[in-house]
Amino acid sequence: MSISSRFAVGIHILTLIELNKDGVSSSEYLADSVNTNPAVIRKIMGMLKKAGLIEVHPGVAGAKSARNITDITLLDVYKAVNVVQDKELFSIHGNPNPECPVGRNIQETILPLFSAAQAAMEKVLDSVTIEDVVKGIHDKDSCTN
Amino acid sequence: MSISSRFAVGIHILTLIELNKDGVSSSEYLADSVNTNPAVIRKIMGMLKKAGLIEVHPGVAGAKSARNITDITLLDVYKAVNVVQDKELFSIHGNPNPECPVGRNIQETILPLFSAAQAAMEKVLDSVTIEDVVKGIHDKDSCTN
DNA sequence: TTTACTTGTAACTTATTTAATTACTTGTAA
DNA sequence: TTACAAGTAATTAAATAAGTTACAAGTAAA
Repeated sequence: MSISSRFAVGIHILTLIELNKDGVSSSEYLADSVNTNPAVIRKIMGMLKKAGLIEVHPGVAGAKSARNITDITLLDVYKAVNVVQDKELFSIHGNPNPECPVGRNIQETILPLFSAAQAAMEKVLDSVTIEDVVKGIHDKDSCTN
Repeated sequence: MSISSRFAVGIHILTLIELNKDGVSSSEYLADSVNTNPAVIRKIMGMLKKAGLIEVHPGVAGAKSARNITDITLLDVYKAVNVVQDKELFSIHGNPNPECPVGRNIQETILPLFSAAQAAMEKVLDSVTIEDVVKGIHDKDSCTN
């Protein structure tokens, strides 16, 4: 199991929009960097737009960031692209046997534990901004390899 | 996306083995509580056995815990049932364009961030034992509903 | 008001994964 | 040797992911 790469692609898109802020970031341009189909990019752009992270307009080429990138965290992107539902990172088997003490109580016993684990993960995502990623790209790309 | 319920079922199995420690926990018995097929249980039992969490023997009915349940954490179960690979909770799109600074560096920039988020989640799982779950079941089942 | 270009979207395909099911073998103990 | 359980492989069905194609709808400039 793995969380959809929509999340990583969403981060890629926002990062590239920032680095290309003086140019036009069309779905084709972004798709060329991500190396996928423009329609895939447009679908994800739609999600980012709906979440208020970018501005895009039908008919007019290019996306712009809708917020300062210091205010966009990875958690914002993660939620925008809808890769994991609330409290559903872990799935719990349905219909356990209610005649057994374990079957009867396992779901509500486990759920808060799973939710806590998911929350810890999301908290880390919330501590990183797109600006951090932009800086990371910059650092790596300017090093003396 | 959701992490396979094999994990929740693994926890269910270990918990029930404990509560039924004086009885015989055969795959059929466990399957009846989980409400699934005995073959599914046997497959997961095989993983738990391989990880040294339970003792099962071909031909002889019933599984027993191989360790004290205070020493089995949810992380042990999670790793045993192989639901998430190391550093692969989040998938990253392959083959980004190396001619673009973002495409060229996005993977190694994002990977440590994703790994840190995954690690935080796993740390929470490591802080909960099967004994905690057993107690949780007990508390819920003995309350005055 | 055309023309050229882009976003928005729907339909379809392919591949992968999950979980359940069936059926069989191997092994154990009474 | 009989009965029963674990181990395991093959198959199915459902869900999801990602890519692809095609086209409608919107915008701006010629």
